[in-house]
Amino acid sequence: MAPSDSGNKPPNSQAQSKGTKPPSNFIRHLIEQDLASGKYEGRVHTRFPPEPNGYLHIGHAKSICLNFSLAEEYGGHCNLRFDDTNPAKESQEYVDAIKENILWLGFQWQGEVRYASNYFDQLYDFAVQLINSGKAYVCSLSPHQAREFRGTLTEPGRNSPDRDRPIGENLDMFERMRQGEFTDGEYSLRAKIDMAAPNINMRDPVLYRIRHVNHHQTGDRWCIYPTYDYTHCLSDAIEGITHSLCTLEFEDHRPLYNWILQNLDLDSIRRASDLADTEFRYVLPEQTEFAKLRINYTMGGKRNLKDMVETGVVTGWDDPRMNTLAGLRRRGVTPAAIRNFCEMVGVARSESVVDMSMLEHCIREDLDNNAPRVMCVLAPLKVTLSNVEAAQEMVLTMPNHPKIEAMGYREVPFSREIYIDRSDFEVEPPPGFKRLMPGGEVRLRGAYVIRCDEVIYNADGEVSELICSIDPDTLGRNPEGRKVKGVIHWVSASAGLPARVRLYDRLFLVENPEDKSLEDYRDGLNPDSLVELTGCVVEPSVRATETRAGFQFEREGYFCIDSLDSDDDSLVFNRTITLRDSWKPAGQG
RNA sequence: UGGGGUGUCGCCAAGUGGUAAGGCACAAGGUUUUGAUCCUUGCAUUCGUUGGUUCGAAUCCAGCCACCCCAGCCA
Repeated sequence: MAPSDSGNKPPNSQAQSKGTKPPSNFIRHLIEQDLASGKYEGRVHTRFPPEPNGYLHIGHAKSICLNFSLAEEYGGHCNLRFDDTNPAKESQEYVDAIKENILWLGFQWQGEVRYASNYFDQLYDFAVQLINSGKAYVCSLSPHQAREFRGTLTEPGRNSPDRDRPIGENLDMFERMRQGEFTDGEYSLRAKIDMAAPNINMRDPVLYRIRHVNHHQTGDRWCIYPTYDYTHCLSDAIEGITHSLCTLEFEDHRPLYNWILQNLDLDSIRRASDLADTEFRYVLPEQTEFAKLRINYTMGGKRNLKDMVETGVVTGWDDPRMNTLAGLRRRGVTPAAIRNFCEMVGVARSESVVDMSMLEHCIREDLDNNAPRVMCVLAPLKVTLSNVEAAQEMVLTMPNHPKIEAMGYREVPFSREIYIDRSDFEVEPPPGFKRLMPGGEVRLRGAYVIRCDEVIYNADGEVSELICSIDPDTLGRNPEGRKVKGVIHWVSASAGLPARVRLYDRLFLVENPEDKSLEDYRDGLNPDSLVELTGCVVEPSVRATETRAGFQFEREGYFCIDSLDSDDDSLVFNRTITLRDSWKPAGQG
């Protein structure tokens, strides 16, 4: 069976349609300023630079939406670049998953996928240039010694004994590093900046380290790998990026980002860049930081997610309870909902925690507009309609959406024996209960008003069946002389399809699972984050539905077919989210 | 105790010297064959705090307070 690509829309479809202009934020102001001043001669070129060491999560979605939307809005481009400088932690599996997630969200990157590893040769040449100008040296300090020499937050560091190694020797040593003459960690290439700098990133940061490991893109061609700080700014520069957006924790790295670019010959950068053969004046990229997306009741961070996967807290990166894009997708969350959410939360520099209800709102908003309605009984209670003939099989026609006629109609079988949900019947109903009760009436959605004439109990004293009668004059119209308030959903017992339904709820009960006051995030887990129901009954039209998109099970919530475990013989649905429910029984919160 | 940041409604967030947008949440009504959706209304005399400049300050200045990030050859 095809995976349930609920609501996947082609790129550039109206994720944030509404015709309203995008909300103002400081990055848009910046770009508009740059456009006005002609700084980049009208170019806007961003990039999304994931490290392929895990799956993308909703926090990445914010960055993806930001970078791609900005480029689109201002007529620019956005590259996809894998920041693959640490092969020990990365893999092709992650590369593939990340590409797929971005396309699913509805974005298309400019040209070919980039890899920082594409630039290893240029990066090496630039390093040689730094050595030649006396701005980098090969250091023999071990990682442990280097830490001691670095000083502390309040004390300056000390110079490496190799800091004044002659240029010729540095050149030779660096080449030998590349040739594989040394072991991991034996030497490193460092920038010669200032060991007394108050910003620790400027205390002669490492540019290259020795790692005898295979790289998922370059194989065994290299045994030295450039660090993030050295690679990122140069990759941006090579790709002609104008606005290099990243999160707040990189703020302290900005001086280094600029130092590296400014201490290299500008023309040599230009020649190595995508702008080499263009008419554009070459201008260095600039880094701008914004606050990460955090959502309460969730845990972010690839490290944490990876831990949940590896320790079996969830079933995998695509567990529907995970905040990964793969998980949200399998849960039935649509790309449009995520894109709207990312726009709704805004972009700023203050560290904030967005309320989960905002995401939920976006999910419901999109699904309400796009999900066809269907009826599914989660906890079946048999109802026999005494005045309907057993042979009298009927087919009712019901709209797929209560407001959007263009979504068409479906056929719903109706018969003498039907199922309703156990929660829609109460022998002793609480005040305000609008559903079925002994002797009471209720509307069967899209069908007749029924009256409960008799309640049948089993040996344990539980309600096992209801005998009801229909009011034959109430199909498509209200009864005369009385008002029936309640409407409940139902499924024909003979035509209904058996199904398993997974009710997902938030994974955490605590607002901030990462809080230090929690010894282990596992202590904050919701034990009921997944409840699987068997023996549910769903109307047969779910099978005919072409789209396989998300459904609304009327009065229950939004559901999608599970992409992995569902097939034509055994239907499995995942609850994406419940409907809002403002009903409170009297006396209860 | 070094450096870099941030503080506007319960939660996001606009605002860039002229008298506090918007969304979420919440509350109250209305419509409704989904207790959904939709609609209407309400929801910061006040912008971390204390002073100062000004006819006028969330916006400018000074001090203070709180919180976040940085001592990986991770990104």
